[in-house]
Amino acid sequence: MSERPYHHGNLRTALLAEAERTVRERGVDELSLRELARAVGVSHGAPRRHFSDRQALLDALAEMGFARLGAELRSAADGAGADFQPRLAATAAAYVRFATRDAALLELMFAGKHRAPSGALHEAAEGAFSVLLELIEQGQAEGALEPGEPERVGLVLFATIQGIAALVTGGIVQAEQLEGLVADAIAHFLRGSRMLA
Amino acid sequence: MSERPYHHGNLRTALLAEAERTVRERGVDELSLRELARAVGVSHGAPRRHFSDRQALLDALAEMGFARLGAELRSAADGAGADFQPRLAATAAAYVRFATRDAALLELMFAGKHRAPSGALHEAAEGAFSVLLELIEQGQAEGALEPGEPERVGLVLFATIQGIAALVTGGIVQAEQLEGLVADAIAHFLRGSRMLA
DNA sequence: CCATAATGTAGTCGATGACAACAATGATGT
DNA sequence: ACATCATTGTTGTCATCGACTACATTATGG
Repeated sequence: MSERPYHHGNLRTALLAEAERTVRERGVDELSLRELARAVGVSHGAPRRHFSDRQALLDALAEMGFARLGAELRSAADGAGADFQPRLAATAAAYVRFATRDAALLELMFAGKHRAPSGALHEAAEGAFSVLLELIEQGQAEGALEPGEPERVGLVLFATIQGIAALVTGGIVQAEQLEGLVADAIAHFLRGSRMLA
Repeated sequence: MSERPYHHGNLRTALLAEAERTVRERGVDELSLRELARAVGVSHGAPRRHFSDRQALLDALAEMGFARLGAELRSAADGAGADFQPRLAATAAAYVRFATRDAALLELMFAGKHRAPSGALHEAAEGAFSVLLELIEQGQAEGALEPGEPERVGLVLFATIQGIAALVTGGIVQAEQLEGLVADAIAHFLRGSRMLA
């Protein structure tokens, strides 16, 4: 039979994978270290060797989340050709897709109440945002967006997309309206961004 | 001495008040029914007479939150004169103020995972949003906003404000940038909203 | 003024996160 | 090879929590 060796081999990874699943399906609140340990077939004290804390596990999840988000955004942007507007649309769509599919995880990433300043987490977040910044820079280069610090220009757009996602996951608007709403927001944003001169 | 009568008199109210305080200062996760009971000077089983569930307490908190948010929004709007733009600015500022000051409470209100469809909660939410809808309608009447269903027109704006608040409470942007960011967003929104014809 | 509902209390149960003491395994240096 | 030591898991314990029950006290109104 499947003789489980005393050492699991990659408990940390297994725990994170199972945790991500649970968070997606049942939310962060339902995530229990002991249940996690059971699911992976290990004793209730084992996870402690890899995560000193429940919060540490959550932080690691958030970090993974940023990495995945960054990858998905970049993949969406790169798959949408070279022109600014389609790239923007595709990236926004990818963000919203992530935000609705992994709502609880996203909440975790933005939770702000992370343990230490945790350089790793911060770096992962930077990596994800860099995709957006590059996009903004392209828009500015093409004259579709007003000039200025990309961060400042992009923040409003990012906030809008994030807000729309929040409205959907909060049940304020139906999921069916999502696409249209995002399209509206982007169009709106571009109309308001065209340099006036 | 302060002879506590067997009956507290208004336990429900006291619990809610103390709970709101705790949520604001330490977050929803830290809210414990038992600790709440201790803080109010009552046995650990007492809260159950007023809230069948921890979630029921949270739902009640959310309902209170919507009521207060609605009141603050209306007060801000009414205090800003009759013209659309100042009213919009004041209302947005009030929203962001609430969202940053009571971030955990707002999260609770939007949590979506509320017990029953809970008519009371829904009504409270409607009441808060009605302030925003009226504002949009005024903007449309004055020609500052494109015509159409107020809900649809206002959703993007609301999402943006909500998103900005989320960025601040998530620590993505500093609190000092808040005001400027909101002003930017509103200006941006108005520029993009002017009827094209 | 009494019956009954409303409100609080006390005790218990199962689950959880954190912790400590101990056991098995893997790595390293000689 | 092999002894030593760091990793990684296990088992047991503790305080706390939410939910539930049986019981006590107070309020109400017929």
